[in-house]
Amino acid sequence: MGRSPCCDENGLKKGPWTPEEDQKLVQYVQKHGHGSWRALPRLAGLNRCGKSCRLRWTNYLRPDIKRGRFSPEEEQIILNLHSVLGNKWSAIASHLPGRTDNEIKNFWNTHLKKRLIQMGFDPMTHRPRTDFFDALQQLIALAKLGELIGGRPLDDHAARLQAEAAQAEQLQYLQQLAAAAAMAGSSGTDHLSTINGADLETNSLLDSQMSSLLSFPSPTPLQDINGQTSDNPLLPELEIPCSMFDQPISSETNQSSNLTGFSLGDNSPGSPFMSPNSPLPPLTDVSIGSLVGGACSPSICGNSGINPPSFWPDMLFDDPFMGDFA
DNA sequence: AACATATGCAACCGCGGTCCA
DNA sequence: TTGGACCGCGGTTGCATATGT
Repeated sequence: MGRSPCCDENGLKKGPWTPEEDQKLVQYVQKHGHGSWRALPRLAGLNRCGKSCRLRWTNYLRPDIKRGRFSPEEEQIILNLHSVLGNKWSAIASHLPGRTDNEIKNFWNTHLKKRLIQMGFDPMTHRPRTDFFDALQQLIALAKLGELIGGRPLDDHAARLQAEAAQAEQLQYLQQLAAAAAMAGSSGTDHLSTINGADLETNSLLDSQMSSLLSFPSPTPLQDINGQTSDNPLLPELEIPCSMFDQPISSETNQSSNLTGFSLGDNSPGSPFMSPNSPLPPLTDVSIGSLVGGACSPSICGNSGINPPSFWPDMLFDDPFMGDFA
């Protein structure tokens, strides 16, 4: 069906509103209500289209509009609602009195979306991004394909790739925990530097992991955590910087944890930082909260969509090089 | 100090839904 | 039932300001 263009007719004014135009619009709406937006500009003596007037009123001039920075509580509400509703800005705005859909949309696009991406989350699904690991799985498949084509025995290397993919996913998981801790423990832009710092260090580790994966076939003997070579190799010990977190994680700072005491680099069973040849405990909200020094509340961690890497248990228990812990 | 680049946000655009003659 | 008029929504743009070099 036909629709007449709204604003490109009759040389109607576009662009920023002047204080005089604002005053005319406010005075008219306060006196008569807006009624028909189509007719309003003419009645109010404005050389604007009705759509522009409606937008100006609803997004800027309405008396009940709340301006200024979003509070941490409002941020959390937006994150939670967006994870359920998606880009339904008007629906989200209905839960935030005084905030407009346009304002929330802008805040999302300029702040929250970027922050989720930095934290390694998909901003649409609120789930950890999997593209990196998809690439690794493809690499593993290619390695196995290469073996088929070239008749070259690559089982060891393919297994190592798979193990290192798991280790890389552990890193991403830690990055998300660190970011969640920073987000829960501070507000505004303060935590961004913390997250960015974690990103830099973790991404460089991920990069080095990827470089190692790409340098196949491996010319060096595989070593276990004690530096010993083995036909049934364990992964080399991986140093995880404590500076990823607001405070160092150790058994001392984790006294309230329902896990056994652990520290970064701890390879004992029960430690979330152990090498992938050890079984993993299920991480609960409480343990995640403890993991990050108590800064991450169970509700926030739960709402942030943080989950332990999806393929940890299967991969760790099924892989022939990981031993049989079942 | 000057320029380049990044960021934030108000405003615009176009589409889909609803109302009503 | 049809189609024009209007409203509301989500995506995008463009400009002003902030920040970096």
